[in-house]
Amino acid sequence: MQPAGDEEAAPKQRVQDEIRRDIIFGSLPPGTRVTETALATKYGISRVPVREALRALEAEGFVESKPYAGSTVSKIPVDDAEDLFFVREALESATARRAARRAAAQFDSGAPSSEWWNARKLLAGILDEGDAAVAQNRLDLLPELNIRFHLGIAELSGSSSLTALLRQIAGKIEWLYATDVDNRGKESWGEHRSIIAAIDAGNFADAEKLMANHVHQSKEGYLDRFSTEQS
Amino acid sequence: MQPAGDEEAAPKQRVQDEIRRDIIFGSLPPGTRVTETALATKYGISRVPVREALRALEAEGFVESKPYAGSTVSKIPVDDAEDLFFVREALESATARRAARRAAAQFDSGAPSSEWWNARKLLAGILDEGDAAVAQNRLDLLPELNIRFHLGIAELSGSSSLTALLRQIAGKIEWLYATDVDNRGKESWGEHRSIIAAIDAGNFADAEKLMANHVHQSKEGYLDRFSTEQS
DNA sequence: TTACGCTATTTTGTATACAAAGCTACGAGC
DNA sequence: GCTCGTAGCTTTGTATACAAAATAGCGTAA
Repeated sequence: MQPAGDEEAAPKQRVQDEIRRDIIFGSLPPGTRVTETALATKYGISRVPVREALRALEAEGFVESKPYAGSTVSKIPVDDAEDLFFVREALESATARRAARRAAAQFDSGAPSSEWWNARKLLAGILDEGDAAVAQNRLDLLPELNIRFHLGIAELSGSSSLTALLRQIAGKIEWLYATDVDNRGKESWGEHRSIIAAIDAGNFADAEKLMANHVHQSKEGYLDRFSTEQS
Repeated sequence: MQPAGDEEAAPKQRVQDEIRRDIIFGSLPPGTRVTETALATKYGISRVPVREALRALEAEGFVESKPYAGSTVSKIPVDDAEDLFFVREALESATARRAARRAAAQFDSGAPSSEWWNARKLLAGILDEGDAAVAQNRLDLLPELNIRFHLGIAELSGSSSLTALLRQIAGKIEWLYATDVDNRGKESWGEHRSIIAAIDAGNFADAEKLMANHVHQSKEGYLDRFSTEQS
C-alpha cells in the first residue's frame, strides 16, 4: 500500500490544485484574467472540469467571477488579511481546545479509537516532514505542510463542523503563509510541537492558549511586514 | 426600477436556491440521496448546471459528495451546531464592531459615501419587512430576512473578507434558524433594532456586545430545544 | 443456507457541440 | 472631432453524448 497522494487524482481535482498553487506561489498574480478555454488547453482537458475547479476556487476566495464576464484572480488587501487572522484565531483556539479534551477522553476510556489514532499518527508524520524541511532549508515545502498540520489538529478535535469551516479558509491561510514564510516560517513551525504536547497531555487550557498565541504571532508578523507596503 | 430579486435568475442559480430551500424547509431531509439526473429532470434543465449547483451547495455544507458515489443531504448534529454558533459569535461580534466604527467615520467625515448609504437603506427595508412579517405572524418569512439582516450588517462593516466568511456559513445559519423560528423567532427579531441603533450611534462597544448576546441567545435557545432530542 | 464472485445497471465524470450574453472596434451621424 | 449605435468576435452558460467507476442483484458453489 503506497501512501496517499501518489495516486493520480481526478482531472478536476488536479487542475484545481494546480491553479491554486499557481495563485499562491505567484505565477498568477492578483488581478489576472483567467479564461476557461485557456486553462483547458493548458492542462489538456475539457472546459467542464475547468469550470468546476474555478467554481471551487471561487468558493475558497481565490478567484472572483461574474456571470458571462469571466474570472479574475482575487487580491488580498491587508485589512482583509487581518480579518482572516481574527477569525482563524477564534476558530483554531476552539479546535485546539477540543482536540485536547478529546485526547484526554481517549486515554481515560481505555483504548483510543482507531480513527483518533490514525489522525494522531498522520500528524506525527507531518511534524517530522516539517522538521526535515526546516533542517534542509526547504521553506517552500512549509506552506502546504503548515495547512496540513492545522487541518490535522481540526481532525483531531473530532468536530466535522469546525474542520469544514477551517478547510474553507485553509487556502487563503496557505496563501498568506506563503507570502511570509521567509520571515517567520522556521520560528512558526517550531511552535507546533508545543501545541501537540499540550493536546497529548490533555491540557486544554494550555492548548487553547498556545494555539491562540501561535496564530496571533503569525498575524503580527504578517501585519508588521505588509501593513506599510499597501500593494 | 424594480427591486432586485424579481429578475429571473440563471438556471444554475435558480436550482441552487431551490434545492437549498428544499433542504432548509424539510422537503429534502438529512441523509436523502440526491442524483443529478433526478434533479435535472425535475427542474427541466441539463445535468451540467445541476452539477455546479450541487458543488456550490457542497461548499456551503448542505450536501456531501464523494467521487463517483453521489451526493447526500448533510445532517446537522447538535454539537456541530454548537461549533457553528461559536464561530458565528466571533465573526458577527467583529462585523458589528466594525460597522459601528465605520458608521461613526461616515458621519465624522461630512457626507456618508453612497455605498454606505445604500447598504444602510437596504437594512432599513429589511427591518421593516421583518417587523411586518412578525405582525402578521408570517414566521416562515423570517429565516431569509434574518440572514439578509446579518449579511447586511456585514456589508455595513465594509470588510469584504468578513462578509465573504459570513456568507459561507449563512446557509447553515438559515437552516438552524428555520428549525427554531417558532421558538425564538419573534424575540430574536426584536433584538435587531437595538443592534442597529448602537451601530448608528457609533457605539462600537455596545454594538459588539449586543450582537454577541444576540447570537448567544440564539445558541442557548437552540441547544435547550434540541440537545435532548438527538434525531 | 450463506458467502463469494460476476455481470448488469445506475450514476458520476468528461468531452464535444450549440446558444446566449458581454465586450470591442469600427463606422456613421451630429 | 466627438459620440452613439451596431456588427462581429470572444467568452461564458447550457445541452447532449460518451466513458469510467461503483453499487446492486443474481447465480453458483461450499
